Amino acid sequence: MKIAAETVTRGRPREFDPEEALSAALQVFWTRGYEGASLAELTEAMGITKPSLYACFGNKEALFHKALDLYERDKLCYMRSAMEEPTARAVAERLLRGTLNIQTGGNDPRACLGVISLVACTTQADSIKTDVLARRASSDKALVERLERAKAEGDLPVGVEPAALATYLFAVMQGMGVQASGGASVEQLEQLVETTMAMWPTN
Amino acid sequence: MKIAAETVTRGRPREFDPEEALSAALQVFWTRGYEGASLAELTEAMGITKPSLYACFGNKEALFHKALDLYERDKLCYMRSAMEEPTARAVAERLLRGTLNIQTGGNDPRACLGVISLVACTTQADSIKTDVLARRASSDKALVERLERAKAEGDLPVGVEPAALATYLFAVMQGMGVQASGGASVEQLEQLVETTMAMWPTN
DNA sequence: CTCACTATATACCGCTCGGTATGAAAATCG
DNA sequence: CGATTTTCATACCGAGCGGTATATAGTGAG
Repeated sequence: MKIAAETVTRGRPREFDPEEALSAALQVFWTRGYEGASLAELTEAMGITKPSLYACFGNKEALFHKALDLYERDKLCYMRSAMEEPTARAVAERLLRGTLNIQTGGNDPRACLGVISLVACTTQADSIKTDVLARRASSDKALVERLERAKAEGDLPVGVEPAALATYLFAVMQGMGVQASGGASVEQLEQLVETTMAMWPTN
Repeated sequence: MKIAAETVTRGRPREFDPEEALSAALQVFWTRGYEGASLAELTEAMGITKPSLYACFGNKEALFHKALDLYERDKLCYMRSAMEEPTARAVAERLLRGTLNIQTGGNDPRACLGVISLVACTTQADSIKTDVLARRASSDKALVERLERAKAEGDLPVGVEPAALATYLFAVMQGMGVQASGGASVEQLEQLVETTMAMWPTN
């Protein structure tokens, strides 16, 4: 029950901000993928040495999970807020535009970190793949539930299955990430959003 | 001008079939990606030793390009034949079903080799990424031209841009690959094809 | 058979990887 | 002031990477 004891500083204080360092690590993982990001590149971007990294974050794998937390918290918050849109069509558009925003926010377009991790990690993908899949299953569940509500409200055509529509929407978002990784321009990605919305069923 | 001289066998003959070995290498690259496939795993799957690999195929990078050739020749032939369908809608459906077939053909669903290579290769992606992008640009060009013909024939609604529609279709196919990599079932992928076709504009 | 030539098998190379042992530096507590 | 505790900097570790040198084995030509 000694919670306040953690605030007492004893010994030499660390010279870096863990949140800033984690944010820098996230950028490296996002551009290189989990296996493609080397400890040398990570520590250089974070501005710390390897022992500091291991003392503060555990190891490379634990660092990645924490970076994934940060990514979900900072970059994927639009997913939750999109569910609050009044119509299914508005939900879809917010999802697509949110995806577009995070993919074109940096210097050059890149896919979602989850997509990169999922497709790229092959050798020791065990823990990473499981983590990413669990997070995505959670997002998928939320979208399906939102679309089921939409269907109950008569917001979707009768023939459309909410689960199938959710899978379709995620596929488009992930495909947009692949296009972004392949060097597609911002204009092309915006056009992709508009084309998808033009395809959306009108009830 | 001594072409026939190549048929003369001199020295010890090789004990393996290069095409079979290349096919085995393709499987490894397809599951592991370019950087994730190690020489040890490649040589074991190919049933040859490293010096034989280097003598026959050059190096790992050259082997990958040859494997990509084989992949395009064997697995992506449906792309060319899909263009011969009479209507744009039929072209799209053939493309989607062809993608579904190659992704669910093996033991477990996996994304297109091009997608894997594009998203995964980050460190020395130079030659590999360029190669994959060039091949994809060629496919994209063919599809755009086919859809332009469809538009000229009145086979598409007036508001639909062929280039945008092609980008959209590729995005869905690539998204399907990501879903496959993420452990989606064959039924889910089939449902994705049907949902996409249900979205297709009716003229 | 000998020679020229090519493929095989083994051992090895330099390098980078993720991770760590060690010792010095910097802070608080008594 | 020591004593203690924690962080930082450097050098290092074993393992695996892509790639190769070397020597041996198997073939056709003369």
